[in-house]
Amino acid sequence: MSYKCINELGQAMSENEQVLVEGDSQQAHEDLYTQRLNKLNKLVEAGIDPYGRRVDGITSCVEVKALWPTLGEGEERRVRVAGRMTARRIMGKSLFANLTDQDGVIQLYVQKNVVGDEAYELFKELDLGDILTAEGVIFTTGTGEISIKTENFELLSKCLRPLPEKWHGLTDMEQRYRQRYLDLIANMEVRKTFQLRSRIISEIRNYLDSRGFIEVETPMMQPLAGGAAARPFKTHYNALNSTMYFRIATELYLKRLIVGGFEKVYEIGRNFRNEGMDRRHNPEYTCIELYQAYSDCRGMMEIIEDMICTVAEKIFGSLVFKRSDGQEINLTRPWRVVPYHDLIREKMGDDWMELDIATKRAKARELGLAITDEMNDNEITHEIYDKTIEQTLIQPTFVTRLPAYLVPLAKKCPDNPELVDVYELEINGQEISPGYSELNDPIEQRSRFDQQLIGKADNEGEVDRIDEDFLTALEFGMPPTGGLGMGIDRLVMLLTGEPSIRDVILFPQMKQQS
RNA sequence: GGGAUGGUAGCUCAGUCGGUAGAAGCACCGCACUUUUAAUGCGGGGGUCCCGGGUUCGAGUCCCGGCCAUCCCA
Repeated sequence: MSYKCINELGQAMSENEQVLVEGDSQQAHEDLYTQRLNKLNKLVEAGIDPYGRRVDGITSCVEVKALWPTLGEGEERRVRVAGRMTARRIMGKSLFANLTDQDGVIQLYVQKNVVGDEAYELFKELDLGDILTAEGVIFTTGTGEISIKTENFELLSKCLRPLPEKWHGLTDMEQRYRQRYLDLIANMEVRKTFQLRSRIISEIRNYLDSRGFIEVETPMMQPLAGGAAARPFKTHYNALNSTMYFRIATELYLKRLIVGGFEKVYEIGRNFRNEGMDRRHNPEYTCIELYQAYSDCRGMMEIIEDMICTVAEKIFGSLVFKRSDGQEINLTRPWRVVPYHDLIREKMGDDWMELDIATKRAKARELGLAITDEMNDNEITHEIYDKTIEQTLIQPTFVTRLPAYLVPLAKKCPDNPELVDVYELEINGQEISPGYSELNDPIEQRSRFDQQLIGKADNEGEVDRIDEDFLTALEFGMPPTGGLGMGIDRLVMLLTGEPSIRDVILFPQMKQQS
């Protein structure tokens, strides 16, 4: 006896409930996964492959919607669409379903008398998340929604697990990062962010390729990790029975190529730094470095300013960007250029450089900075820059003429050997790009490396070695060269308004769950 | 490394003073419904309350330890 029969007979509620419990008792032991697995098995038994094959002639949801206004009165346009079913509204003998593809959503209208009884029952058996293809004529519903009057459809892939909630999406940050595919299914704007990231990188390539740069690839695993001050990841290469390091920069190899005769090279790729992770740092991050022979720091400033503005205008049609907190960043040229020590004087007073170390230490501590007694003049000054000034440089600013000790790979300023001829581009309170007049004097390079290594050992007691082959390369002669680097992730953060680096990296590093 | 906050159904979240876990929304199952769109109406099922200890007659809740995450700081 079915529930319906009892209902019609107007039986007592208690009996009614009892039958209901019996009728649903099987469901009680099936979780959502098992329910779907059973549906899949039923399909297989009915001779339907729940994992279909290639589909040709697909029109995208966005294209379908663009097509509608171009159709004449009464003109019928038949299309095939494919995507994931993300919503469904069953209304007896007809139903509506939302089909989501990469860039959009289209509504399917499925009527029992059009597709036939059997197919209609099959459609009702499908689950949210199933991937299907459907064919039919474009029309608009009474409420004006452009839809497809479905004539036939085919299941292409069964979805065995329930989708995240349709209204709130997936909000749990941990799950969004660990199962990014779910984030991408549930949150359309996340797809947009990563599509933008791809376009930004693509436009950078266009910009450089059209200006005579060639893209090159240099080793990710290196016997010495040079070109920056950072702790590398270490691994072992069995065939060579030797320790290798993941690169922390591409600089030393790209300069070898300038020595070798290439005049404009660039590389876009991952660097790896075995250091902390936070809102701005992921251990593997994407960087561009480029080098141009016969250029210098100022040449690099022109390139980076023009490149960022060109890319921004091409993709976003604007040079004004909003942060998530509403703060505006205006990339309109020309960008501010200011020497490092001018910024220090602005903050600490004109006489800062003349103060003795005890006074400097005291004044820095007044700012709440953690200044140890071991720190020297330079280190105290840089701590002030790092912790109090850099974050205030929201609008694009080239900070120039940095202290030489900070940058061992750059040429000194002709008028002051304490300073190097470099820029650091700050936007949105963080360093987006450094650029140098590259040091091409092998003798000075060796002594700068030596100075940098004094007293330095990592926490495993290993002292960095000098990259002798790089120095040998310089001894063959490198033309005067300008070079720059840029953190792609940070640029994407800036242009998309994402506040965390983990929202512009598809699979940010996560600790393994135990 | 330090501090704050969090981890409850597939998802989004409630959970009071320690007393059987919530008439929650979405999703799911059943019935009705051929222009809906967070469809609707009626009915139903679903829980390792992150893990391990402790206090207690009794712990999602209190205490200790751990894991993972988010934010802030170093």
